[in-house]
Amino acid sequence: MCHHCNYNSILKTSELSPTPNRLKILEIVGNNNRPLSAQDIFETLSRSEEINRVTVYRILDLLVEKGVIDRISSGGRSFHYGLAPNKNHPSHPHFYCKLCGNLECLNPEGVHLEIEQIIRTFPGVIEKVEVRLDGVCKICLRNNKKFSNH
Amino acid sequence: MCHHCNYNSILKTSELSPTPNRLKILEIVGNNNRPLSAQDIFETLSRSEEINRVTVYRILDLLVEKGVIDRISSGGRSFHYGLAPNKNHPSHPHFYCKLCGNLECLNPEGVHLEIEQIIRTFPGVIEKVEVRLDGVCKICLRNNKKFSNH
DNA sequence: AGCATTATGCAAATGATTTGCAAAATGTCA
DNA sequence: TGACATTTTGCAAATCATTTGCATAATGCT
Ligand SMILES: [Mn+2]
Ligand SMILES: [Mn+2]
Ligand SMILES: [Zn+2]
Ligand SMILES: [Zn+2]
Repeated sequence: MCHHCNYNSILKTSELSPTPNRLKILEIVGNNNRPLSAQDIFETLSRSEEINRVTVYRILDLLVEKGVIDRISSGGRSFHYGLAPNKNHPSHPHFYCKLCGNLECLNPEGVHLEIEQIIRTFPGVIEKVEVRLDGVCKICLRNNKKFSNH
Repeated sequence: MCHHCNYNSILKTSELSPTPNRLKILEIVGNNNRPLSAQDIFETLSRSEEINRVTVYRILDLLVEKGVIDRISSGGRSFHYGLAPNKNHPSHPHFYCKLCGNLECLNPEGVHLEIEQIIRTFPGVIEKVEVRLDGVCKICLRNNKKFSNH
């Protein structure tokens, strides 16, 4: 969720012309407090615009390619998308609820990750680090007594 | 890769009868040095046995459900499977190569992860933590000069 | 306006996984 | 052992997310 970003200028500095669709998709991704699936984004956008699902996929691919957004794997079958980390938005872990399928952003303070050693010694190129916790979210926990223990 | 595990008894203590197919699939997963996709496992098994792909999926689901193996998300579209962490096999991060699609196990020493705070404060149930590094592996790096910088 | 480039839509294809249902294998017990 | 229940497997088809091919529309540039 960002109130500081000028999405228009982000697109321009990323070599992407700020077309209405790109701008709207970037806004949807950026103004949300959790990473959204392509389907989520398509549905949200469809409420106000006429747009094809494939266009959404293509724009998401573009934004990922240019490093504007991150493709985040959930514990399920679909990818989710969130703003790529930058000075305003530090990289942070996510939580995936296996019951409702929602992915939520976690506070970066809550998890400490040290990867210096691996970065020094790894013989390939490391471009991205993903930390994901899986389990049952607060809401599903309330609705599903059987998961309260264990 | 495990030389200490008795897969047969692992199955039994997990309330699963040790059928030949279950045993073979668990051996393939357990004796491999990286997490395999269902397709990998199916192909490996098919070299010696006649088995249906769906049976592989179903056995993998069972083993995941019983906590014998972990379903690990790659940076791509398919899940991979590896032995669930236990006393002999500590939990560890993985590396996904976006070019060849391979997933490899990383040394648990190379990455330090502290999640006590999130575990204390998170209002749901945390069952699993996944750390994945994405990029280009050593081999693809060698074959693909254009990735050597950047 | 004329022409090249880019963005979008639509239908169909693909890849991974899941489901439904029936047959085969295995277990139980009289 | 034979009858019956339960479990495991196979096969075909369905589902879901994503991608591709190709045609049209929109935009940018001279
Ligand atoms: Mn996030
Ligand atoms: Mn591993
Ligand atoms: Zn939930
Ligand atoms: Zn590779």
